Amino acid sequence: MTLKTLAIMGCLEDYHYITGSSVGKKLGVSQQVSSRWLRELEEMELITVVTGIRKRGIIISSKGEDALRKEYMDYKNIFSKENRSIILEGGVTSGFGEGGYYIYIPEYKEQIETMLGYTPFRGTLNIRINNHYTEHYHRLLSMDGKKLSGFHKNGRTYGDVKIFEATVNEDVCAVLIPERTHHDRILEVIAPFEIRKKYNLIDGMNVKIKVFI
Amino acid sequence: MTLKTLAIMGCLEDYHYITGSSVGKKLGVSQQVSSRWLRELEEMELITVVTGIRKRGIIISSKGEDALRKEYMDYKNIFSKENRSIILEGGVTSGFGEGGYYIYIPEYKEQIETMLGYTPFRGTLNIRINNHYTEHYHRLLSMDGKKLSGFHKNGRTYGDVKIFEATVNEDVCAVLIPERTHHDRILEVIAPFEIRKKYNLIDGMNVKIKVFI
DNA sequence: ATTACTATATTTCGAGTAT
DNA sequence: TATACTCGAAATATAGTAA
Repeated sequence: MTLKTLAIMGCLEDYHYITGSSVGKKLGVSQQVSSRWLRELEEMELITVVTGIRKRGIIISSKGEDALRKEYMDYKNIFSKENRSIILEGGVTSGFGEGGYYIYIPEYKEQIETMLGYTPFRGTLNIRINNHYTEHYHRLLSMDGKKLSGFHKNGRTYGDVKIFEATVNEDVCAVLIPERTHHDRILEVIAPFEIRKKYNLIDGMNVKIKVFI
Repeated sequence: MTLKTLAIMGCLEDYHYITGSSVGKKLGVSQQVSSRWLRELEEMELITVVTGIRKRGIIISSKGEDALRKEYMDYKNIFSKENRSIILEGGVTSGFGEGGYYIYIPEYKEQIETMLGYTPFRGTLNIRINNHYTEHYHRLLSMDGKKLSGFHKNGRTYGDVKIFEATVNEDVCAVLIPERTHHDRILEVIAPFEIRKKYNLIDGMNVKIKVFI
């Protein structure tokens, strides 16, 4: 609520000099409370504060913008239910994304096989989402999908992972999204075949994925 | 928050039979609390509840839908206002940045004139982006803009250059960003007039640029 | 199985006030 | 003038449990 108010006041675009009591007035709380809320937003790294002599310059960080955008996407999804799929486009990229190892871990792999009804090829295709599809990507992040349940093993925690059925060039595949992703705009795609080989993909080539939601 | 969750669960379209604990689980609170919240929503006439034997059928009222839509519009305004420009601030600096020579090269100059509709002053203003605006700078780097096409000449390769329309103190100008920049945080600004002279700028003085994306 | 009351625990608020 | 601390008051959450 506070963050949204700051955004409406223009803190997404640029630094704004804002006092605790002015935000408090807008939010209907006291100066003490709104000052504390601002401090908490700063501790959560949702805003960046530049301390001046008498005023504080406040700007919403990219993490804060993500949080707002997530909220925005929730509402957008609510009011546009008709779209059953989200299309994403991006360039093939090498190396593991944050979660490229899922299909190597038996506990995940079994769940994947049960959900999708096939054994995925042992390797994921990583796609760096194009700028034009950023909004689609964020919309996808905000969707509820089927979920691979997390677990503990060898003292490590493996979190929940969302899984969406999808297609590449009409071929069935699936997209994996860790619940607590860093939003690094890398999409992990798995399929019952080796996508890279079937379409002779090399790094940088563009691929379109249609994700069913 | 509760109302939004109900909407996501589908209560906008039709009655859904929902228990306090299922909503509580989604919201991360106890059954007692979410049951109370549902009651409060009903008292506020934001939802309509049909009491059954074991479950309650819940649908969001038109008053509730209005409330959600108002929230949606807040976010929509935030992002449709914000997404059109990026503000950058930095100190005027002398010497050529990596690409300060563009407007001296006829092949680029012609394209610039066609795209902007004016003849730029023969000289660029270089701005060293302040630390506080690093994030904005990187955001700009990642944007797709209009593009000056690269070419070959005298055995040399001249790369693509992105160009963005912008303003300095409400005066029209433009920002040039080579596709393969070293990201040295120097912004190259051109305008139909001599910016330095018009604003009596000397090295180190701060300038704010509003870039349209 | 679900709702909701009661008692208790926890969190949050804001006036007063120092910095 | 603005921020932020202290502390009693008020609001809110949860466990246990009755309906």
